[in-house]
Amino acid sequence: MKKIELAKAYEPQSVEDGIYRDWEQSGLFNPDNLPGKRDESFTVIMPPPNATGTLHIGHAMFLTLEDIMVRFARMRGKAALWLPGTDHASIATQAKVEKIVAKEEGKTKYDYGREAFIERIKKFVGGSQATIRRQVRKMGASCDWSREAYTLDDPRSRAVREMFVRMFDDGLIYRGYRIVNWCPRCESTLADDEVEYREQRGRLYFMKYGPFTVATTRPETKLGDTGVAVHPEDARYRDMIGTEFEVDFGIGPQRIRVIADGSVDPEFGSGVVGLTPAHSAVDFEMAERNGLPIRKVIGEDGKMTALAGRYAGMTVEECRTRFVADLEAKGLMEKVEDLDNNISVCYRCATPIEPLTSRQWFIDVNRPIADRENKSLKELSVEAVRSGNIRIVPDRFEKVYCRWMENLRPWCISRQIWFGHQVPVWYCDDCRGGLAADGDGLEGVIVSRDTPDSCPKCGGANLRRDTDTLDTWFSSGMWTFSTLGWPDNAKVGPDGTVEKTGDIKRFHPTSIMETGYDILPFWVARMILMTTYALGEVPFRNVYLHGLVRDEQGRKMSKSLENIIDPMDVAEKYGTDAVRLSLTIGNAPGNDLKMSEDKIAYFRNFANKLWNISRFILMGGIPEGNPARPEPRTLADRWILARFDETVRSVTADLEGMNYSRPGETLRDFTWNELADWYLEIAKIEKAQENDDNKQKILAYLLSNLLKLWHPFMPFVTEEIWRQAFAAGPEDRIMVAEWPEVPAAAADDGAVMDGMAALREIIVTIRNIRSEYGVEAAKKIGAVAVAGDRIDLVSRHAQVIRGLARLGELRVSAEGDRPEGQVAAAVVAGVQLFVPLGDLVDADAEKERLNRELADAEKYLAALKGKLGNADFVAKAPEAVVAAEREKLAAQEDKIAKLRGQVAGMS
RNA sequence: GGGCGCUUAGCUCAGUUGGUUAGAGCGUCUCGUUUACACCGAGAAGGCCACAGGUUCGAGCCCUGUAGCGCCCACCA
Repeated sequence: MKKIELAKAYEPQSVEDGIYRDWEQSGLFNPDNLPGKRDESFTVIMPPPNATGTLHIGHAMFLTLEDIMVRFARMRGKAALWLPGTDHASIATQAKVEKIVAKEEGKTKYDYGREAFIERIKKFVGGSQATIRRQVRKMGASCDWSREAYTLDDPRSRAVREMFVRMFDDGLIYRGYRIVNWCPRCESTLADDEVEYREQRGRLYFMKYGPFTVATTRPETKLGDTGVAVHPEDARYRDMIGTEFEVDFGIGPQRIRVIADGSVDPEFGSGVVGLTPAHSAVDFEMAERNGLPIRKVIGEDGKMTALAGRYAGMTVEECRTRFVADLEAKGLMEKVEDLDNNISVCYRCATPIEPLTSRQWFIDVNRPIADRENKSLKELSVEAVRSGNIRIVPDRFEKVYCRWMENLRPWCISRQIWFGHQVPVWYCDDCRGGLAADGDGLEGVIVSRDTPDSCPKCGGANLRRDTDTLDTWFSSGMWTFSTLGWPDNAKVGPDGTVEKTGDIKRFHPTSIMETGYDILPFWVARMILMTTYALGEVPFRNVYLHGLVRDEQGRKMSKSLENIIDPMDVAEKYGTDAVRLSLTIGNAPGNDLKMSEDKIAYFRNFANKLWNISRFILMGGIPEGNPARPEPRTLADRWILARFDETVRSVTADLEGMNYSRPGETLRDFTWNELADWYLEIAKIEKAQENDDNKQKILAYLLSNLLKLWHPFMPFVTEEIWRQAFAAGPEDRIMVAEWPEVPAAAADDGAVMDGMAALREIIVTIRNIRSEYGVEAAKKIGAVAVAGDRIDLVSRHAQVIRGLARLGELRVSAEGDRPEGQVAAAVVAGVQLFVPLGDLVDADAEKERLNRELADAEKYLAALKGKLGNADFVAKAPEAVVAAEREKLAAQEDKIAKLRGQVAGMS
């Protein structure tokens, strides 16, 4: 036996960094270096944090959850890979640097110029990445840094170009003139889901409009109208459907066709909608269906175009003011009403979105793909989830996903942002004479993996590269496989099948994608779409969605509310393990989590409790080497081992089922409420009665394996205790220890549980009596137990009862041994307890207390009798349930009889 | 407008196919330095499980409806 003395309290600050360094240097984060065969792989690709600065508590949460998954898999003998990385997040990062440059240098991106500004962004990103790497390490994340990736590094850029070319060749990427969301501040398009809506007090203008009156919130767009829509059943206008007329808003005549559409609400406004195909998504679609021409009056610069005649060159706001005034002057404005409505704004800079038609690159989500059984991207993506090939947790998000996917419109992938993957597209000036303003078709367009020297068609050398960059989600959509060596590790055969090699073969599809429910459509959906296309398989088997971290009152954390909890601050203050537990326990998938510093402090206390449990056990001495499973000797031994086994089974099953909160609770309850509060206290007494090391062997076994169970949750404190106590040498780390295996539940476990429960009840009851009569804690009193059938149990554990209930003497008899004088009495688990307390006991009060208990027991008895007297219950309920009720009835009758005896003895 | 979720102790939440007298942590109150731990220990109080019906021998759990709260999607020109 070796005795070890741990420090009096756990000090995370002094050990965490060193432990992480050791883990990292061991190379064991890389599955290639793990010992053993490891046939089965387990892969998590880290959702790459945006390289826009620092990590927040939400990142700390996902790092914790993913680390639990990976550490568990690693300990269970799997080739566990957790691949880290960062995202260039084009719009977000560029916007951030624009802000910094404006504030610190008073410059705009134009002052820099495109090349120099991109360099400036790269510098900023480099700093962010360094910070992020440091922070990820601080959280204890056991990710494989040797495989770290960045969505904009060279391998990923190659993959993106490859994907673009392949999709273009398959006709899935096309160039089209369609309506897009345009952010005038970012000077770029946005995807539909990058648009947010804000409530706004607006106005509804009723203007004279040829033969109609049209209501609009944006009068200036009427300059771009080419039609009006009415409800097909609207009697007022039915006869006019299909007719054309001209209006003149002061810029010359506009030809307007009347069309019918069921979506028009006859009750709203005048029941006539002016159609502006170029500046409203809904109108655009109606125009497409009815062949209306497009008339673009607002340009990408946010100013009115030449088609707006005298208003050309004005900003939208100026134009509105002038136009409204002009209409009023001409008596064409009927009335103006107040109206609350939603306006769309950019999700990055909150600038109002200007919908407009533009020539952009799109992904066609509806086009059948020959190599994929003629299914479209949309169909493939829906099928991946519907078929069960991907499981989403919690499952209610499957519906959200499917609905979103089914309603997907053409995905606009080109952005006019500078920072990002430039589209691999060149235009040949010789073939086409350059890219005509709004020309159609693809003449003169070259799509290529590498930079072409000359035009493949005409040999001309006057090539210009398209300046557009790709939607940031295009590259992050490829994240699960671009990080594993795509395209080199996935050769496509002539029939479209994919032959996987290297890391893709070994680690793809990945096991779990753990991410926030808020980016289910943004990201998860895109990954499924891109992966089913590129690899013909799903990107991941499971999606685990976490919620948002909120403050104590359930509010979002924000700078303005000053309620931000910085994960680095609290990790430093309370220890990383405490922060991790506070983010795990009580955290249900798909639900938001309320966080507070008090909660973290509570888990700091718990880490210290575990430390002190270890300290106590190790002080008593542990056997050399890995503690084997010892033979239980006493009831308590049997009980704690059975409880431990059950804990192992339950924690293992939960972790396998992607439940991370409950195993934390299970472990905390076992560690604190059973091991520390009961078994350790009993062990102190029983150890003195045994003349060998059996107790310490049991304790060592329990501790070493309990540390393993805790390790995925609290990697640092468990590794530190392991290192000081159980490690065979510096290379022996709990991180790669084998996950505990325990025998199945034994047949006599029930009896063990029952005996232990009785023992605990007896002790608690005596403690209760002491407390009730205000007996000083230090004072040893005597007690008598009339134990009946329990005589064996009670007499064998007399020492334990005396110790834990602080009794001087405990007299045990089978029956009829009531002490003289004033006694407090109780019946528990079939045992009568008498505690002679002399003058402390008021006989009347005691009698009343017993009578109250008697009344409760009788009430319960009546309920049981009622239940068992119900013929339907006895006939229809399962036998075991009925038998259990009968047992309860018998126990209750016994208790009542004994209580009556005690009451009688009082007088 | 459409969809989803929630409502259990003062607070945060468990409660897995319906079956002990509904649990835990925090907080509150009482007592306590028993040599692992005051970042601790012992004990206590505290709940018509939102409401109303229904199914069932039996409902916190299943079904229907109502109310309140929250979220997502669509979006009215």
